[in-house]
Amino acid sequence: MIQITLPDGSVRQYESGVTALDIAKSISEGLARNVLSAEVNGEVWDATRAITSDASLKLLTWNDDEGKRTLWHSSAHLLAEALEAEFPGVKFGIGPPIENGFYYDVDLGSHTISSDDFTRIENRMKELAKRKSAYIRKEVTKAEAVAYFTEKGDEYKLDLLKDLEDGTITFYQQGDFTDLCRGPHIPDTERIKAVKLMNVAGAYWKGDEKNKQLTRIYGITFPKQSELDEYLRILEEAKKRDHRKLGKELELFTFSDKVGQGLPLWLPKGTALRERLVDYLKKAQTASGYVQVITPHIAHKDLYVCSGHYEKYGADSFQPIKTPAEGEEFFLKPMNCPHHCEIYKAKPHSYKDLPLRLAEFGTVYRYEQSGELHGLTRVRGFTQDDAHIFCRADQVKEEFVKVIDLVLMIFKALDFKDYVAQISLRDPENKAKYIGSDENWNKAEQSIIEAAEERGLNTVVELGEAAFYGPKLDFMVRDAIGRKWQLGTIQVDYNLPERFELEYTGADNQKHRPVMIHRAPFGSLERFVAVLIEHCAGIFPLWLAPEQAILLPISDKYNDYAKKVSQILKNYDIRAAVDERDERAGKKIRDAELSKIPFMLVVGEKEEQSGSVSVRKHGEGDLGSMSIEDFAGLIQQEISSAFN
RNA sequence: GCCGAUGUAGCUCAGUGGUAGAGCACUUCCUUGGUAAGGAAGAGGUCACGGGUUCAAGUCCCGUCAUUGGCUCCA
Repeated sequence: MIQITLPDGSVRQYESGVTALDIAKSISEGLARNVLSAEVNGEVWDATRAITSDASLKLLTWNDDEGKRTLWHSSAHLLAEALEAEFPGVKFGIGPPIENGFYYDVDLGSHTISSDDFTRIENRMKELAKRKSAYIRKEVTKAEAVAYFTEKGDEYKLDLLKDLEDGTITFYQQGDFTDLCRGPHIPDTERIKAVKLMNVAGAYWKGDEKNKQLTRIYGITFPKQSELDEYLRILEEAKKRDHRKLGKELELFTFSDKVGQGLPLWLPKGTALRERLVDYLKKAQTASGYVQVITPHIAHKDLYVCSGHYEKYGADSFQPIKTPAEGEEFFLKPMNCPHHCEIYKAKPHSYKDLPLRLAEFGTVYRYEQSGELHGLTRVRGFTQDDAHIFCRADQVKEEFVKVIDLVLMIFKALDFKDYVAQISLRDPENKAKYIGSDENWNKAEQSIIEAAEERGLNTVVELGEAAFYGPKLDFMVRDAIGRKWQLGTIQVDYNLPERFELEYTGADNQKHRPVMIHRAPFGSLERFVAVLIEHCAGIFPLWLAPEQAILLPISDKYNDYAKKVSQILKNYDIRAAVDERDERAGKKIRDAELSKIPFMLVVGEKEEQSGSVSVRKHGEGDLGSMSIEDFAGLIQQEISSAFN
């Protein structure tokens, strides 16, 4: 008999050789039907694999991320089985689960596949799934594995086998399909109830562009049809929220071929929105002890040679600007940090001056690869809400706490409720690749962890994800429909202070090197606005909306009254436009609703006589009439509630 | 940068070798209106750009540029 410890701490006795599925059955049939895989002593196993010694066990279902991954990994095998049936001779690369579903890289030889073939393949997958074929794990020797794939003629699997050690190789078989695979897999194909192939794309074998390009087929599966329906609904919703579409519809920004790709043009309404974000953050930063600076858009090559960026990125950047002087070169500013270092150096510093917090809404230019450009989220010219904090090592923690507070305040004002702080630390196995002393790194890493803890952040720690110049903390935010975005970032830097030989005089009258902290709560205004648009589906918080209200006169007889009201509202700092078009009220309301203007104020004879407005709220409808003062109060109240 | 798809009016799109279209937006006129589209007329195009095939090209072919789905990248 062996002892199995369940997550609740209870211990049960089973015969050696029992499987997770057997154990699930012994608890309840319903649980057994939902089990996809199992965590055995912390390692994910097939639910059908025999357990032969005492173990801790967690049954994994669709509600566990690892359970989902198991289903999707098995679905990739099911896709492969279907492809083999539809396209005999197809060769297979790799087929892993991903964040949403799975893919399989395949070589279809002379065949081409397009989304038109998807229905046929999906149907085949569903038909194969219904057969309830078990996923059977088989340990094989390397020689057997090589023999199998040599006979099958699958050079990609043979390539994979080269890197595997004998004794660790397993095959998985379901139905007629056998694959080289570490596993684990679900018990049988019948657990896959809903299948959807999403798209097809090219992908290089092993991600190397020198290798052959394979066809990557993306799909997703679910244990219930209703889950697939919900997933597709969210995808539709995401399309409706696409910031590129809304940016055009709401007249926020545009692009022009003549101006150049990746160079956004901010339209008046988008600019109004952006300026408001800037003002908001500027005020908050001033209150937190930042000072604003301004630096030019170009800088001498020597600056970037000193910072090291010239060596690293010079060849892949916008190329130098030449001057009439022989050999003189300037570069477009790709980041603000070196400039701020020079500002730091403009005068000597005492330990008493620190921290020095230099902030700049600095526009930078980076020559991103053309294929990377995407709406406002990836552009070639953008403005960072940048600041560099120069401080003593013993101040790092306190500064982190303050920046975290700043970021959290922004998240609150913009209604981002679901976020995780990702702390990226050194790879402890490979400390040599990082610059800076061991002591400083330890201190900084500890400071970040403590700061996050102090503010009660939900954190994940990633070892080896730190930049070579310092550890960092990034905020990963989930938007209103569950998608993840990386927004605010805080990074420690030991590199630039070294390269620029930054110093301060300590209490000991000795020269010391300050620590530099880069931080950008928005990241960049472009990217942040994009995420904000998608988060709120273009319905901005009232304080940010480019137009907060629009006056809708019933006929042109009341245009003058409408203009008068809009003036009065301006005195209350309320942004109100007037729709003076010769259109009926119904039409004006419809257009205002479509432009997502928060408040519509219908005015006609009644309102003019009583000095009131008839208020309609976007998405909610008629609120009845009220005095102009009451309406102003309503707006001010709604705005202040966003900040408390 | 690489592979695939796409590019027609300001916007959304139809047009598959034979005279360039629709809806919305815009302009003018009629209408003077009450909570999601009043009516009529008008204007608007080098069919991304450049080459080619053809009696004839928005349509077929090649190249370039841009957009886009991926890959790779992101100081």
